[in-house]
Amino acid sequence: MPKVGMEPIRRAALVEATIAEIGQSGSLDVTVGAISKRAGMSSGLAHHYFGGKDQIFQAAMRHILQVFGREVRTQLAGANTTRERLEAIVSASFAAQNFQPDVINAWLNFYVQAQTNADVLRLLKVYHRRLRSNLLHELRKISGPKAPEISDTVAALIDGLYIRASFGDVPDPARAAQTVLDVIDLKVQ
Amino acid sequence: MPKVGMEPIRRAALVEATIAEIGQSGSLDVTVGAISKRAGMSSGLAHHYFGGKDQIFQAAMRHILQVFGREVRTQLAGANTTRERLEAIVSASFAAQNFQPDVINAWLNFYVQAQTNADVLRLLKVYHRRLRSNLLHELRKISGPKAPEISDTVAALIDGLYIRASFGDVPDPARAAQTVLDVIDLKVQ
Amino acid sequence: MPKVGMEPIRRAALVEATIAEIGQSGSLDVTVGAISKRAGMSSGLAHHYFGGKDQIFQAAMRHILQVFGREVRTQLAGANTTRERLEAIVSASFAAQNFQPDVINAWLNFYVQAQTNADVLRLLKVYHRRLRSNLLHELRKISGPKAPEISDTVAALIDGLYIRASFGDVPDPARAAQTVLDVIDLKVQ
Amino acid sequence: MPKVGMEPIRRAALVEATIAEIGQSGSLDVTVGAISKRAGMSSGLAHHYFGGKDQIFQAAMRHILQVFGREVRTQLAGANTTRERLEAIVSASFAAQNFQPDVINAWLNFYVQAQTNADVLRLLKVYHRRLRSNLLHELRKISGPKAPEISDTVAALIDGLYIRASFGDVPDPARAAQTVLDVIDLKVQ
DNA sequence: AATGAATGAGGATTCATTCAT
DNA sequence: GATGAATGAATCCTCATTCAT
Repeated sequence: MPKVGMEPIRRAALVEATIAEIGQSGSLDVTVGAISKRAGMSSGLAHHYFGGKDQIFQAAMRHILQVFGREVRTQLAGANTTRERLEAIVSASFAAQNFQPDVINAWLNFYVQAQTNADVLRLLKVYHRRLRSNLLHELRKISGPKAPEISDTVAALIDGLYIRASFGDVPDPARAAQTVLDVIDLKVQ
Repeated sequence: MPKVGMEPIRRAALVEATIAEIGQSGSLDVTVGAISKRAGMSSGLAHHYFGGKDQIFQAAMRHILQVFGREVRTQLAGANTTRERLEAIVSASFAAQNFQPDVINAWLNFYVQAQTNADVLRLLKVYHRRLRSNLLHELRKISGPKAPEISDTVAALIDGLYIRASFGDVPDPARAAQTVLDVIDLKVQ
Repeated sequence: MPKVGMEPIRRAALVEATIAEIGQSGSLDVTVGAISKRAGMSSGLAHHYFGGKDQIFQAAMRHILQVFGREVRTQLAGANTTRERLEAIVSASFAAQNFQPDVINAWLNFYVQAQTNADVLRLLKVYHRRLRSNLLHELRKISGPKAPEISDTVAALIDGLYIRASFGDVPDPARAAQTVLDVIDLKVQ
Repeated sequence: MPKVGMEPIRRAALVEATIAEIGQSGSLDVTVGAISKRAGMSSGLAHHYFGGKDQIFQAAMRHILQVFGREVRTQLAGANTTRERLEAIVSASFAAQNFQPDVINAWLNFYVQAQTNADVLRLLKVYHRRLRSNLLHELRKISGPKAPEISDTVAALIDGLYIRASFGDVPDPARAAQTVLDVIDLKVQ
């Protein structure tokens, strides 16, 4: 029963299904058929809405980044001091929504795809820049010239903990956030 | 031109070609045909020697870990103090041999494959354990009970810098090593 | 030209093509490509509908058994006496539909495949049981305790004549049926 | 260590290995590599001695027929009366050497191959003719003009029992032979 | 005589994508 | 809007056969 106004619903279902499928299979070797099936529609419709597999993947990546960005903004909204803001930025990375096996796995796979796909790379760079900019903004206030170097270290550490999480080596989000904050504390001394 | 005793030569050529091919293409979507061609032989021969694609990949992974392990041992051999040994362990991770775009890229892809393939996961776990054990052994001498926590932080940071390197964000091996050592220095204070 | 409701048509076409191809080539070394081509579709579609080569083969086998079963039922329907029913069972085996070079050849090949494939073996056992049960039911009425032994002999003879037919040694279906009936007549005396 | 005079030994080993491999695998999908390995030599040597796969198969077929022919001659040598000679011919078909799963299976597969391969067909026709001739020679003495028809029935029955044996439905050679002789007895009455 | 290195054709299978309905 | 029928390219893998040594 075709309906009007289904587009946003279908797209959202496909994006969600893509992340779930990648996360569950642990690889990018995910078929459009499997994604469509999980999203409750035919593969033809998936193409109709997205044009192709790559675009479905990119939409999924974009979605993950949006969720992440929203999480950061939400957490930042309730933060008043610099310290609280740093905590907000860091803990957003390990927030429940982002720190689920599916999402971590999808994330890792997007890192790989960024090596090949310019669009995915661009999205990733946006995330990198935004994280760096957020961190820099706060760190400048308390550690001045050392801020850039600290930001890079922190950003790398977050990625590293994320990767480790994909193997279940970092089961606790709070623990991961604390690990990062500990390094920040030492660095800004 | 069939010859005797070609097996080790062919295997080495295939392993090298696999790493190069994965590194260059930036993905695991590499065909046995492409690998074989680069290694200067037919695809049939590649199967003859390895049995299948997965085993070729695993051999490549194993090779990378062997090179890495050798590098660590070499660097440790010339290190006398605890500090020197820590430097050796860290800088081995970023040694020229390991810190090339091809190798970094292959490495990242193996992380992904470990999500799916039990054998690759096992190999990766071996690497993780060895790195952790090496770090712990030295850190225990200078920071006692904090050693495990520091090891985990350092290991994650190394992985994170590695990932970043796959995007060219960490162009200088020495700089990467220094970033890690700085954190160690602060932690062991 | 994609259409709706093509599945049964395609499946039937593939089954028919499979039997024809096996029969004509005289071996199970028949490619999915050849079958599909003969059935007027791509090899991909054949897989789409059947899942794989084995299942195509089994469907063909099942079809042959169905045709045979239908033939038996049809002939039995018009038979009133025990003698007529025995004639019906026997002549069904050599009915025009079953006694064509293609079908005979396919049949012989399925016997071979049953050695390897459990599903095919199961289908064959069903045929064996049914034939035996049909024969026993009639023979019990006229030869009592000797019925099982006669059934086994008759079943083997039918198979033997079938095999011989695959070499053109038994050109006449009526002649083959008569050969079997002669043995029955002697046995039940 | 190459030696002289190895040819007959090698050929025999290959023939034996071929029958065993076909019998065990239950199909003609047997590789030259597997046969050679079982025969304790390289695949190259198998080609050296036989020229190709088809010829290896034919040699195996020929061997089976030779063993069968020898068996018939042996049994006939000790038979004095017509009845004894008929028993000899029939029981030779089910003699231990011929009535083993391996051999039965190989035999069935050769029937299939005869559909395709003219040489194999020729060999099979030779066997058919010889069996028929042997039976006719004896039956003429006791049933005159009915002899040809009886021969055909008996030959088909032997083949049928053989086929059934490939499924383990005729476990006892003596029982199989008796089944055939019973039919002969009834026919010559 | 013997090996096994090497090739390359061939085949099953998968899958993104297109398109008639 | 929605389906799923249909294609065909791509890929892994097998294997008979050849040939240098």
